[in-house]
Amino acid sequence: MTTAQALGARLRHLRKARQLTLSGLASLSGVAVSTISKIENGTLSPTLDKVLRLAEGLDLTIGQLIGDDDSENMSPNSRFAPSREGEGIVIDTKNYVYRYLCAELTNKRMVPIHARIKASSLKEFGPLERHGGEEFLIVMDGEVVVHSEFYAPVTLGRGESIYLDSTMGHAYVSAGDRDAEVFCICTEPQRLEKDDETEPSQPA
Amino acid sequence: MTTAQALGARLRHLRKARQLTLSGLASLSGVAVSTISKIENGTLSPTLDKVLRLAEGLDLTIGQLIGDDDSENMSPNSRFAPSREGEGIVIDTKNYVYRYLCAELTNKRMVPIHARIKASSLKEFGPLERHGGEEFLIVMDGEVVVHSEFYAPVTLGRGESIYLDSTMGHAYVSAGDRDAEVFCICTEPQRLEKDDETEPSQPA
DNA sequence: TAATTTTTTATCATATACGAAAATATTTCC
DNA sequence: GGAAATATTTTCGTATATGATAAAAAATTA
Repeated sequence: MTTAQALGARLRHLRKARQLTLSGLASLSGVAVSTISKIENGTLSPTLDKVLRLAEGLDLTIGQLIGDDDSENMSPNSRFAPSREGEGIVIDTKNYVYRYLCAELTNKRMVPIHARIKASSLKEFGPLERHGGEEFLIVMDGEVVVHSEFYAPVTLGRGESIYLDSTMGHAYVSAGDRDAEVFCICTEPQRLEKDDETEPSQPA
Repeated sequence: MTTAQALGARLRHLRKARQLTLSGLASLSGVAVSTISKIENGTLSPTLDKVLRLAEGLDLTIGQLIGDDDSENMSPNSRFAPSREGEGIVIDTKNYVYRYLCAELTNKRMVPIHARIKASSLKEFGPLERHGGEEFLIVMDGEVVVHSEFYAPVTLGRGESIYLDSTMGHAYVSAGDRDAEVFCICTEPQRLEKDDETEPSQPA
């Protein structure tokens, strides 16, 4: 089922649930009857403008209308996972050596990661990272400078920690002469992007 | 300012914040460079299809992209809370000395706690604890024996960690002759259970 | 400065979204 | 059943969204 068809089915259901006719929704939203009909039948890919009007007519957010709200988190099937020194799935990137801990547990509400911070300056690090959710970082060894989009840099030593909103741009860099070691616990899995997109140097 | 112009400004800001060029976002989203340019300049009212692709390329929900999704405002942007050695709300119990970190941030999805483990045997600890959610424990200093309802005891040293379902009975005790120091990150247990809409969110 | 590369905007042909009205389908009422 | 009313789909002309490419602007070098 295409996106347009899914949206159409959803829109029709929402309209019917309110016992609205096409013309009823048309007058509520300002979108023509024929257009709504085509959207519901998936024969037309509406402009954002029309979708917003329909959402307003139905008294919904666009996220509710197109079903883009984050789905339910299901309870985990797992219960117990110790993680030893050196265990875990290792991913080596330019700035960090990640070790995803307890990877054998699926559906966790938190994603614990051990990381060694290779970058030692923001310049070397490159653009700030950002992703969904929140994260909590604990410095195990060395010194870490936390750069972020809206705050002055903060330096953390061993045993110190920071909680931050991951949607804000952020970067961790090592402050001392050696790489810092940290634990980072995220509320949402990081995108792995193993496909490509690291270097957009080639034209399409 | 029209809707299209507002979206354009927003899109440009989000793209720039990620240090992306038009062609960079084009390759991430699959939308043509010229189209993105026109959207950003408000000279075009994009189809939903393109907006969804752009949101995906920026790793955002459509609500976040167009700024019309109050469900996404639950965790306000750009929150940030470093926690220094010795800071936090201290609670002294029989088995642990808790220090609740980053207490100034409310409505966190995770609750980070520093703890000193006073108990040194299960007998001394008493009955296993259990509560909602999940937790992740990192040993900062000393040795910790993890007792649990369904598993044999596990001993963890500095830098080692464990993830477990908090609803299973569990107890942490110090193994060495001195108290162990740990960080424990718990998921927020009291998440409200997906109410129907029609309930206004309470302002801070 | 000019030359080069990168990034953004303008042009234009094509595809398609849009709405008014006609055609069809469905329900309501007698 | 048939007629009327209502609801939905189709038709079709117009407006415009889209992307390839050209042009312009901006950034980067030499």
